[in-house]
Amino acid sequence: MPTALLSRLQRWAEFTPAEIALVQDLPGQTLAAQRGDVLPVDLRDGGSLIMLDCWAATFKDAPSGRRVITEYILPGELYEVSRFKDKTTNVLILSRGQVRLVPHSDMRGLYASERLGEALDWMAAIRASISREWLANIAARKAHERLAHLLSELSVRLNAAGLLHDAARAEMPLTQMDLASSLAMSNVHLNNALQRLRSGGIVDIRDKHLVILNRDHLDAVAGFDDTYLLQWPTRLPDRRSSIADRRVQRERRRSPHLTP
Amino acid sequence: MPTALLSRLQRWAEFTPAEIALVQDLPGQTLAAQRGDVLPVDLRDGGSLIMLDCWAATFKDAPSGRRVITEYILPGELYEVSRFKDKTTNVLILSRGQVRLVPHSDMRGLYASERLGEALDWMAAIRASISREWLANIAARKAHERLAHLLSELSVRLNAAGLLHDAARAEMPLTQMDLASSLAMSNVHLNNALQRLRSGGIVDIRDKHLVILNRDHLDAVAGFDDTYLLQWPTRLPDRRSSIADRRVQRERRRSPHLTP
DNA sequence: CGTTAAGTTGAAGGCGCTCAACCGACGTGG
DNA sequence: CCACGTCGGTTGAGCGCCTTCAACTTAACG
Repeated sequence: MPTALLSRLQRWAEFTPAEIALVQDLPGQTLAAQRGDVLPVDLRDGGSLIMLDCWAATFKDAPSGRRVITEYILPGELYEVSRFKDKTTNVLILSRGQVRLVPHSDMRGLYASERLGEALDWMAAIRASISREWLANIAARKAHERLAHLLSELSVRLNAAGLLHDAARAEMPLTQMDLASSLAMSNVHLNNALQRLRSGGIVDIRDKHLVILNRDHLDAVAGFDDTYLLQWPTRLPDRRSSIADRRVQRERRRSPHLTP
Repeated sequence: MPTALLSRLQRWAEFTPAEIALVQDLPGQTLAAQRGDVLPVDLRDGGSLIMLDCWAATFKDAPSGRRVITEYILPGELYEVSRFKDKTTNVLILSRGQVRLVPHSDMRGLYASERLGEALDWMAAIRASISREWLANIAARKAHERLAHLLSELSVRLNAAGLLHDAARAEMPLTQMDLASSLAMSNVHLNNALQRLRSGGIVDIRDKHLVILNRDHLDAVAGFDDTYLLQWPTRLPDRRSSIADRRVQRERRRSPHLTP
């Protein structure tokens, strides 16, 4: 069932049927969720959320009352809840769908396969890296550039989950307020920034869909360099070029960016 | 030698002499570093940096040319380098001192002790939580509030390392430009924000020292709630109140904060 | 069909940025 | 010893990005 997760993992390596079965038969409970739900993640000793087919976000409520989104969790992605859970951060469901809760003890089973373990560690490293990039994004870019950068990132992540069609469009349930909350700006100004990208023929968001009209231009405005997404993980050199379709992504890597 | 690290770990639990020896006899090489050094962290399979007595920061250089500090690493703290290192983030040394490099394989030795392993996982969870809080800090607060929040945080972390004297002063080698780079504002405006806190009799920074003049007021301005620092980790209840001096910190926990 | 959520647009005002000049401390080399 | 350069800090002025407030439209939904 978790085809999106498999799609992501298989960017790391080809897996044997046994390994694939390990992932698909993962114990745990499946939760039917809908937009607005706040997960009372009750995995006492920690565990993982696997987004089967819906979007979520982690958020914090600042004392000012402003809600800040610190992370998006996309279909096919995995969110690890530490056993030392930070009570000031919670998970908000952003679209109708299913989430799987897997206790930490059960996740260990996957590490029986070294390659699966690597793939999971790799995905965790990506999450941490994205978090740092968001900080830099907010700190260093102007509003419309921030938006462009986020959309570039999302398109890469969606593509990795097999959810980007024609390299240009994907379902995206985020509202403008969601986007504003994750980009440290007001919803009004986010709208301005979006208008700017729209009128430049760069992207559009309508009907709960993201449409990329001109990727080169988008990456240029964003100053986007996907290195931080670790799409080319540092692996043992001998395995590096073993899978053909990675080369395609390699080309897209060298994106132009704004000059200092 | 790593007394600051021990000081931090012992906030988690009392350790046996054998466990303490494990930490002190950790293999690895010690590096003499000075301000401005950029660590070519060459731990191929990942590993940890232990800041023995100096400060460091992780940073990213944005395409705009602006340098963004994404994290501070204080004396006694531990920075884990994933084997999937994000090449866009580097470590900058901020003061003269010593850093210890411990390969990942050697760190595993510490996990032989369950309690030590817990303490290390706990410190890693704190790091991740701080990273989220920084995002919220930048996104939701005004300049002088951001600064106040950062200084509150640093004082708690310094205290945990045994480096805060009289609950009010500590050595702090950060320049105003460092602070500005970590708070997403210009150095000019950071100076304004600092003046404001100074003239309010709240904090002062001079002579490479942080001086907290009025902690209650500082926390109030910052809207600071140290929950995210996990100073009271969710542990098995039976161990919770086993160590007396934790109670002291318990009191400081309930800090006032700005009303919405 | 009424109500709520999301999106859009306009206007006013302020927070924070850039540019620029100046000062003081410090270290180096003549 | 002094001259000089550099770095960090401080202050002022002007401008512009972004925020808040507000009104209105459109879509979604019971």
